[in-house]
Amino acid sequence: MPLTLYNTLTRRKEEFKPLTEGAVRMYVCGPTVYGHSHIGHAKSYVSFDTIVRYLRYIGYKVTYIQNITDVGHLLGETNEGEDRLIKQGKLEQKHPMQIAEEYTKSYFDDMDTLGVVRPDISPRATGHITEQIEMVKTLLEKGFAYEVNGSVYFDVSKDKEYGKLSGRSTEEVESGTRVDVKSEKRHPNDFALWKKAEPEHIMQWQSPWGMGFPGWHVECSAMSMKYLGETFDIHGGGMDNQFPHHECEIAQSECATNKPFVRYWIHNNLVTVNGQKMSKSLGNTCLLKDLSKTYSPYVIRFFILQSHYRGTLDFSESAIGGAEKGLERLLNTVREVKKGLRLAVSDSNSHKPINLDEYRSRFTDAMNDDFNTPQAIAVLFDVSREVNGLLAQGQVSKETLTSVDELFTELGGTVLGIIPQQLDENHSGEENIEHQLMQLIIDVRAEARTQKLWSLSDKIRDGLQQSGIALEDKKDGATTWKRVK
RNA sequence: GGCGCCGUACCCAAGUGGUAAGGGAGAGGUCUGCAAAACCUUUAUGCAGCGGUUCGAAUCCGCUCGGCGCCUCCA
Repeated sequence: MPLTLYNTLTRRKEEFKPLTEGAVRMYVCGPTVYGHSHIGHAKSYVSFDTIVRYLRYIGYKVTYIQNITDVGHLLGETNEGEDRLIKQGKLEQKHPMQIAEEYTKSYFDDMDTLGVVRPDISPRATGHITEQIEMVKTLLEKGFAYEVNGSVYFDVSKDKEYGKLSGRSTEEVESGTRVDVKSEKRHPNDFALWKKAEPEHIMQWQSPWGMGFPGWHVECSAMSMKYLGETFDIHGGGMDNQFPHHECEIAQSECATNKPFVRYWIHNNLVTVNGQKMSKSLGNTCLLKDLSKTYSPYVIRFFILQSHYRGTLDFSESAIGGAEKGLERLLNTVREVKKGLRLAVSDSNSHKPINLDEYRSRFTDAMNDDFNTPQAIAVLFDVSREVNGLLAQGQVSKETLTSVDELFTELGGTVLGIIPQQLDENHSGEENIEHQLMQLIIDVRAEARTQKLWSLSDKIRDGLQQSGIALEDKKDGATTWKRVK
């Protein structure tokens, strides 16, 4: 099955064919850095990260660009709204650039924790003012924009195709838009390319139209085309950005170049919390820094990838708790496989083979079908069940274990990022003091058990449980330990 | 008001024309001093409801009910 993906532009699943054979040029709208990242950011960027990882896994050379918005993203009505970073700066009594710096770092910290592979380029809007001005000049020259009192607006009426992404006609948009009587725009749906800055506005640059700052939409067009060319393969972002942000990007880009802007538009759906939309105004945002106090980043990733990127993800304690147990089940198998690899002395004569190629192809079929990660994960659980069964019967050879380990590392680790490279094993780092102490405790308890001092051995086990360490007595008499929450 | 999405077991969640994946929770069993883990068995004659198309529908069409999103800041 060839790779197919749902293209918002055509509202269909389409076979993916990049412009250049073997290479993919991809752009995803990054965060506006004025606050810490929340579970919604995680869903978005983990989803796109998994897409990038998978594209690379199947052999594409991917150039992945994700911007950092540090200027021009206004609150509320485009004309009156305050710049988010300036507002946050006033709140924290810091320069907007300091806000940008701090929250950019915070964003990357959170994403690194989640195992999100860094984009190849993370361009900042403030670092590309020249490119944005050039684009606005082009649009003015071609007659798609007009200047009013030091600000430049895109003239939506000049673009016949405006609305093709979100499926709205300009009339429809107009009827639903609050009309600002004081607006200097010719039409309510025209949008700002360049805004005149009042003298007290901290973020402003010299332009042909006087001191000002770029509109929010223009940064993505200018920066994506600078690094990926006038037409590129994939543009992604959250569904909430489909309109107006992406619609405006298409309009200004295609009018400026007279070429198709993007071939495949991918939009990921949003996170709800207990069935309700998560938003700043409702105050139910769930910050990653808080969430990761309770859950491992792998659990968060697993939780996200267990639902499809185009579906909403409902966050609740019970849902992520269930995910935590599910992932633990998968990781248990991986641990057992690694342990079996270390202990297996020679190949058993009675071992049963596993058809790993079939699992592999089921996995890629799932991923090729619009990145169906829930189904891909289900395949890993199927592998897990079969392997567990064979391990329990001792019917698995070292070669098979090696292949199974590779499969988990590749599909669960490299592609999905839900299986850690270094599993927390009691055999790793045998030189460290923690391991030595644990071994001592286990030995003492074993002695107690030999003497059938059950209350003493249970006291040790219960005590360790309280401290977040679980003991498991295996059939062969050995006792293993692992951390639990 | 306009545009769009969704409704699958106790919960989460795939499947979009060929007879219901996977995970959690529950029940029974194997193993164990007891646990835990693991394994086996089990839990939707049915996919919001009602009609229609079809040899055949959760899947396509129509209507009804219910939930949600965008249009205004958000990934």
